Amino acid sequence: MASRTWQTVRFDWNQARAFLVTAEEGSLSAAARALGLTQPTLGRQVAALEEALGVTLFERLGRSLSLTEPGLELVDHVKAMGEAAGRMSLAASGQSQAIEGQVCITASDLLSVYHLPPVLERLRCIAPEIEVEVVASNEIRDLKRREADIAIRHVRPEQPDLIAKHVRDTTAHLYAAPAYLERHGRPSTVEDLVDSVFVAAGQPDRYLADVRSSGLPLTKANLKYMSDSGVMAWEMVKQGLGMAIMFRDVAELTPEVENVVPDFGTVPVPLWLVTHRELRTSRRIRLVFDVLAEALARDGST
Amino acid sequence: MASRTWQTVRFDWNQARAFLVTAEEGSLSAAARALGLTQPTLGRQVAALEEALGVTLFERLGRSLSLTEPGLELVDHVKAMGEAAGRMSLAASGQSQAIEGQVCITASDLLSVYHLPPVLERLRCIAPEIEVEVVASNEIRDLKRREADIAIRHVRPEQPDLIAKHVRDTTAHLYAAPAYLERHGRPSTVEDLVDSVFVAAGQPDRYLADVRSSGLPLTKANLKYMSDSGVMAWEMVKQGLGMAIMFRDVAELTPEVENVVPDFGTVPVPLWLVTHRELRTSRRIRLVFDVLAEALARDGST
DNA sequence: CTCGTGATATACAAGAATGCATGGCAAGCC
DNA sequence: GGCTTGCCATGCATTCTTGTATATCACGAG
Repeated sequence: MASRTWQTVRFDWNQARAFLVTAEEGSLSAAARALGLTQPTLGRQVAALEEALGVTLFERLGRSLSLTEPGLELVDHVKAMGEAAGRMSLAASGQSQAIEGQVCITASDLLSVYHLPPVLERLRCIAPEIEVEVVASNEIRDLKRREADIAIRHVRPEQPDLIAKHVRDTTAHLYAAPAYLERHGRPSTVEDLVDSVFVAAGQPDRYLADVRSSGLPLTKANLKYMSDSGVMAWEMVKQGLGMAIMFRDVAELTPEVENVVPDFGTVPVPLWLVTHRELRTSRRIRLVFDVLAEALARDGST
Repeated sequence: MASRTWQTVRFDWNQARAFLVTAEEGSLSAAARALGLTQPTLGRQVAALEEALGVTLFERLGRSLSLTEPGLELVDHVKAMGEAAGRMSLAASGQSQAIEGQVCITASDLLSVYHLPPVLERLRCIAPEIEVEVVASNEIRDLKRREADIAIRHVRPEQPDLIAKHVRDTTAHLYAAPAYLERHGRPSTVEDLVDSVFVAAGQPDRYLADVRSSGLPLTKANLKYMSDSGVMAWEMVKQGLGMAIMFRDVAELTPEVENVVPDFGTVPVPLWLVTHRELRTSRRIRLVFDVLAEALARDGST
């Protein structure tokens, strides 16, 4: 094949990568952090690309850089490169038949803290070469962008690229610590809750909407404590600051709390295990997925 | 932005490039030649990519490598990367406002040899910083793959991505050297040509088809000499080996030949200047394009 | 069968890219 | 205004990559 054929791809692709991440992140320093490199390196790579292409990509105005007009023309193409690179990386992980290597699991912090440790130990017995990274976060990670390999969710994902397994269902009930109940009284019906103190996890407004759809007559006035961390919120409940709705299996692992208004039954909460379609073919991720599925399902039957 | 967002593009993109070119070229050595690198370098880059992805891309069986099944799955994605890279490179050349740098022109060898030298000298006077590379080849180069920046053609290109300027028309006539005419007689009508000796350029079959569509009653028996090089073919005519159809302006620069059967007029032959749409915005290429257009048009009027 | 060609793998030296440290600068905040 | 913070640019030591030369191997021709 004629060597001129490859004239167009002869430029340094890592410099293109530097350009892409810098443009998306908005600064060389941020791009360096994102790529695990240093700011001088990124600066030099971008400068070298500008030199090679004969195009000024960024306007240096003191603190921050902004794309020039020619840079704007090019950034779409390099984005396309990046998307192809992402698909390639994803497919590669799927093709990897190695049993050792990293697997990244994401779950809410509560799920992580209360359910994952025993599962991970079990996984370690089965496949000690697998390194597990747990992203315990309540923000939903994008599996398509490979922000995690496996996600544990309470909702069924809609995207067709994702495959999901319905592991089991749990239920949510009302719980409080004895210290709280002695101070505020022991409610026996839902109507008794109008003056109660609740601990909310996540966004207050969203929490309120969820709670009311399950039949509790709460208002913003009831939410005295809140945290984006579910573990933190639950800790506040344990220490008697307020009541909360909690999954039954988590509450049963928490001797400090007791069930309140036992005849209040909320909607069942499903547990979904989600991964990307491409990753099904990976032995490593498939193994973790199956172990998680089996362990979490059994966990709920206890 | 979360750093995990870029997890998928953290791998070495130059290694992806090595993978792409190796897969397309079929060997590390060929890929090294294509990229202007060396075979050990390509070998190490591919090996490092296999290591990083945890996937064996090529099967080493002695002399040549072949893609493994996982490699086949990945090669499409890296091809997409390469195509995006090509588009980026093309767009970058278009955005480049630098007047210095390379411009690659392709034309048939005859056109190159007979018309280009004075034009290039004129170009050098106007813009001495431009480096011109002439690909004198009768194979049609793919402008979309950037195998050249500007092409001089005798046919109007069809692709919408290309822009073409009709520079001028010339005509083709019959020519031979006196030595030939003295040996074979001086034909006065088209019918006298049935036993004549012709020199063909390019593919014999295609040449014959073109020639017969212009009204000459030739058969394969008339084509005694042929060459893929138009210059070589014309040289044979000059030395009296046979007759040929030739563009008028080329023949007029060749005192060794004379016009035969002057009342035989073939169809006019157009001259098109072609470039890629993306390259219109490049000052450098635009300049070369305009100088070529002006010089070639004037050339024909003499 | 031997040899030639063209391929991949390896050893070592030269070169280039990287990281660290620093300096300078602009913007936001007491 | 002075201070802090976060950014980009540059000098220097180090690491890593690349290229050269060479060994080895497979296939095909004579």
